[in-house]
Order: sequence, then structure tokens, then C-alpha cells
Amino acid sequence: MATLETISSVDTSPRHPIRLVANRTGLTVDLIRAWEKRYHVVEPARSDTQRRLYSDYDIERLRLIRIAKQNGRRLVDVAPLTLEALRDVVSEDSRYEVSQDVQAEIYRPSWTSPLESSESADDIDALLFSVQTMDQHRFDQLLQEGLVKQSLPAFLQTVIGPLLSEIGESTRLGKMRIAHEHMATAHLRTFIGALRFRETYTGNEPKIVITTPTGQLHELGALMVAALVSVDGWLPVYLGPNTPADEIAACAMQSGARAVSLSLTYPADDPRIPTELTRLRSQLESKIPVFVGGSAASHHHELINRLGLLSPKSLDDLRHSLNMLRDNRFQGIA
Amino acid sequence: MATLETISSVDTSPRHPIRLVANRTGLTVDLIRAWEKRYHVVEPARSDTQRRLYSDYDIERLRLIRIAKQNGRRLVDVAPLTLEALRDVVSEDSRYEVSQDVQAEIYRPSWTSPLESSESADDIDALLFSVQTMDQHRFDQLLQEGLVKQSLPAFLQTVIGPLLSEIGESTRLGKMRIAHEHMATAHLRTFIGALRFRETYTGNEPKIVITTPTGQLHELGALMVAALVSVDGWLPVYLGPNTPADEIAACAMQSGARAVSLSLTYPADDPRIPTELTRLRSQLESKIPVFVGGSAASHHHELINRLGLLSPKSLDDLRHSLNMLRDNRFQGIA
DNA sequence: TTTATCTGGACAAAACTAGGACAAACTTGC
DNA sequence: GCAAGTTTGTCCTAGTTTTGTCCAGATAAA
Repeated sequence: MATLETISSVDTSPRHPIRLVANRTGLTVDLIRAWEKRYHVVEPARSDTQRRLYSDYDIERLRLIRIAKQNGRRLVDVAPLTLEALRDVVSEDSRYEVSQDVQAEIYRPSWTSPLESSESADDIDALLFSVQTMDQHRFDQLLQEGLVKQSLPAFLQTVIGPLLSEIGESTRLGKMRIAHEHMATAHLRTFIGALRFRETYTGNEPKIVITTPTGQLHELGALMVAALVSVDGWLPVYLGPNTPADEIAACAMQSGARAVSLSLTYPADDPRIPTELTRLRSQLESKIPVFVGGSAASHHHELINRLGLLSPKSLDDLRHSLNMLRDNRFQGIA
Repeated sequence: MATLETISSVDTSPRHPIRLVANRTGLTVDLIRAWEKRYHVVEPARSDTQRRLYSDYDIERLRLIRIAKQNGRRLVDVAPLTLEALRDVVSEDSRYEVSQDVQAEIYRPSWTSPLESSESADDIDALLFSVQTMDQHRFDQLLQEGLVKQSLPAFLQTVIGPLLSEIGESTRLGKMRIAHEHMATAHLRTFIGALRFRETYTGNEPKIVITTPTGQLHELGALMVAALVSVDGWLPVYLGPNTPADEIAACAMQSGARAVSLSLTYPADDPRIPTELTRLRSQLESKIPVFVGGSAASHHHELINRLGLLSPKSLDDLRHSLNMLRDNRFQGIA
């Protein structure tokens, strides 16, 4: 089993020249050097010819320090903090603060390694039990704890996803009341929705419109996608469930989104789906890809292919495609 | 001071620079210094170069003093008060201050009244603008800011309530797209939902089941109620929208709730409402009161009276009844 | 050659401090 | 209801600290 350090760590191998660091953090080259000279904010490794070589860890620290300054912190106060301490400070501050306009590069944290499955299964059982006993407090507590144990993408995939299908299944079989499902859904929605605030925005992230089409009332899948992509440096424009195609297109245009993601779950055979998808594709610029996911996506396999939409096989697959798109290496459909 | 820390459980270690304090409290830097100079409102520690260093305790006091001033208190009167005394003053003020100059029916307030404070109106305009420009980040920021300026109940009544009706109205008139409404709703839901977690639970709060009946898909009113009552020492069992009467009753029983609150908004004349309400009342122990609020509640005035349900005229009215119920001084309907 | 980076230092802008001035809003006494 | 006093937010000056930018001359990379 992986140690905590491995799970949350950021690459510390030195390889980035100062120019790249400046671009990514939005700081000037001079300023980075000045900070080093005066406060030892970062002490990068050096090449054999004295060039500074920064690691991902360094970049992340510089980025957070810049945000902390923007929140009103003084450089002298934040300069000596570790990465973890900085994260705490920044996330505490941005809960209360009104920060100024920001210019910066896109932030891409590197996440890794999911937990082993047996442990996740226990977590899910505990969560189900707290739902059945209507113990909301315990439910929230377990969600919090689960998130501490692993990275957000891993948590969504190994815990939240299975939990959702378990709850759906149990309710369908009558093992659980609708009231239980409602409570769990309401809590999960707030919980997942609030995850967005864990990431700190710089204002330059590419946007992605996330919603479910008309007739699709279950939004948790869409919410999961929203939480997930925000980790990878996207800004989700989240519209909730049941949005007409015209509105999705209009929203994508107004917000200047680079992509659209839809979630289909229930009912799988809603006759409005083909109409809505066709309409959406025709109203949207062709360079904007439309991702269609969710358990009901496979029912519309043929339609999706015909329209040139994309149907990622897993959340990981979706992340991969989006990372490519963000870095302008995206090729579209084969 | 150790005693203060123990009593109020707010961190008293000095670490925040004045700029950050200004951001968090909404006061200007000049004003914070002026207050210190004249009334010793706060006496922050100093760094070795004489820079002021504030603690969380200081910030909370300043924030409350700001609110107290807004409620009409004089600085000289509140300046010497302890944090606890300030909390009392503010919570007392916010109770009838709001209900006096703003007479709000539950999320269908008459917000065009001239009594509405210009500051709230500005806040609402800014919020609407950020919705129309799809600037989610700004939207969240404004919500945060608004909450700094006043107490939670006052905020819900003077800002969130009017905002909801404005958005509904604008969408109905075509001034705003459905997509805008969706985005705003999704954000507000997360925001209000997360407010519940600001309160700390002891484990023996009385519970109240909060939801909307079958057919009622708009849940923001119910969410507002959930956030509101948690301030007054209730533990909301929040079930989200569209819950069948049987499930509401079962949930109330299993969780041992002392009350139930429903929100009716749209459609106002849904034929399922009478059935559901009747069913709920008959399945529930008679000592458990059922509150029915929302803009559509008045459409069912007669039914509500006949079934012995309660229809509070305003959020404040609801709070009042719940406070009585909590303290076992509740008389039920006349 | 041209462009990028290095070091060390100089300089300037921004932010903070203390003390006080001033005007608008509000109270008090008549 | 009016004048005199009080309260309160904002602004100003002048000195200090903190922070951002720029320069010069040297070395390395493209």
C-alpha cells in the first residue's frame, strides 16, 4: 500500500528552466530571482553551468505564494512555509477573500495511484450503513475521511462511483427507501459541488460546459465530471441537470467554452435524446468536442458515432482526452 | 490570552497582516487603524518592525462590529464588547431588524419595496450581472462577500431571497436564458448547502425534515430553510426536492424528527399536492407540526387550514415558531 | 552572432506607520 | 427647531519598511 507521501506528492525532480517557471506562475524572471535572493523562497538545483533548474514542487510553491500575496499575505510571512502549509493558508483565505483579477498560466497538479480495492469496499459499506441509519453527520464525516486517504480522481472512481450505483441498486430492489436515496443524493451534491473550491483559479483555465440534456434529471454523474476536470486545470461551467440543447449551445458560446460534456443515465431510452444531441451538435462550432458519458451512453452508441460525438470509456479516458485538448494536442475522433 | 481562547474557541495567535483583515472584514485599512487609535477596538500585536499582526479573534470581532454598525449600533457602544457579547447583540439585532424593514414572505418577497436597503440592492444587481455574464467566479465571490457584511439570516432574506425571485422573473420574461438560471441555481445550491456546515453540532439538536413534495422540483426555498434553521440550533434532515409523502413520513419517524417543513413553488396548482399533503398529515404523529411555505403555499390556503398544517408568513415567522417548538413552548395552531 | 541566464547592486514604487485635519452625520441642550 | 458639540469616515503628510523592476558586465546556449 502506498504511503501518504507518495499519494499527495508533487514531482521534485529538477528540470524546468526559469523562463518556463515564469510563464507558468505568472511571475517575472527577475522577481523569482529576487525572492530567492532575499527570502530563499525557492532554492532550485543548478545545472553544471549554474543555470537554475526548478521542480514541479517549486513551481507549485511559487504559484501558491503568488495567490497568498494576492489574498493580502505578506511575502515574509509565507516565504518559509512548506507546500502543505501554503495550501492550507491559501484555501483558508480564499474561503473568505475577494481576490483581485488574476493573470496566470494554467495550473496542472499531478495526481496518482488509487487505493487498493478492499479498503474502498469497506469505506463504501460504512457509507451505505450511515445512509440506512440516516446518520447524516457520519455520512459527511466518512466522505471527508475518504477524501483524505486518496487523491480526488481516485476517490471519485473507487468510492463515489460505486456508492452511487449501490444506492441506486438498493433503492430499486427495495432494500433502501427513496428517502434514504434522497438524503444521500442531496448530501453528495453539496459535497461534490464544494470540491470545486479546493482548487484555486487563476482565470486563464479553458472552460468546459457540463450538464445533462432535457429529460435527464440525475445530475450526480455530471457533478463528478465537474469535480474531476477542475483538478486538471479546467474551469467547469456547471449547469445542473435537464438543460435544453439550445441553451447548452448558447452557454458554450457565451462563455467561450472549449468543450462540452453530457451525462446520460436515466431514462436510457428517452426519445428526446436523439433530437437534443443532433440539435446540439449542429448549433455548436465543429471545433468544440462534445463528450457523452454515463451509464446510458452505450444505448446511443450508433447515434453518437454518426454525429461525431465522443464517448469516453471511463473517467480516466475523459481526463486523458481533456488533457490533450487543453494542451492543444487534441486530434478529435479517429 | 488563554481564557479567551478556551471560551470562544477562536484562535488568538497573531499572524494576519492588516490588508488581509481589511479584505476579510470589508473594512478599509484606514478605518481599522482609526478605530484602534480612537477606541482601542482591537489592539493587534506587532512584528519587530511595528507592523500590525491580527488574530482570528480580532478579525471576528471586527466583522461583528461592522455588522452591528450596519444594524444601527454606535461604534462607542459596541467597541468595548467581548466577542460573545457582540455575537449576542448582532444576533438579536438581525432578528427583528430584518423583519421590520423588509417584510418577506418565504422566497416570494415583495422586493420592490422602497424599504429595501440600497446596499442590498447593489449587491443583488452585481450578482445578477455576474450571472448574465456567466462569470461564475465572480458570482461565488459576491456571495462570499455578501455573507461577510451581514448575519446569515439577514443575508438569506435581503440578498438570496430577492435574487431568486429576480432570476425567476428575468428568465420568465426572456431577459435571461435558461442556461443562466441553471448555472445560478447550481451554484446557489452548493453555496447554501455548504452553509449548513458552518454550524457546529453537539448531537442533541432537535431534527427537522426539510423537502418538497412530489412534483415540486424547485428546491432552493427548502435549502434556504435548512440553512436558516441550522443557525437556530436545529439539525436539518434535508431530502432534496420531489419526495413522496410516504417517504417523508417514514424519514421523520426513523430520524425522530420534531417537525417537517415543505416548500411549494411551481407548479402552484399541481393536482398531486392535496393528495400528498393529506397523506403526509395522516401518516405522521399529530404532535409533529408540518410547516408549508413558498410562493405557492397561498394557493392551498384552505387545504392547509383544514389539515391543521402551519403556513408561516415569512422566514422570520417560521424561525419564531421553531424556536418556540424547540423550547417546548409551542402551542400549535390557534 | 544573437538570445537567454547569471550575479550583485541600485533605485523606485507600494504598503505600512503615526499623527493630525476636516467634513458629514448624528446628538444634545436649549 | 436650531445651534453647539460629538461621533465617525476619509484624507493628508512625512518617515520607514517591504517589494518589484532595472542595469551592467560576464557566461552559456541556440
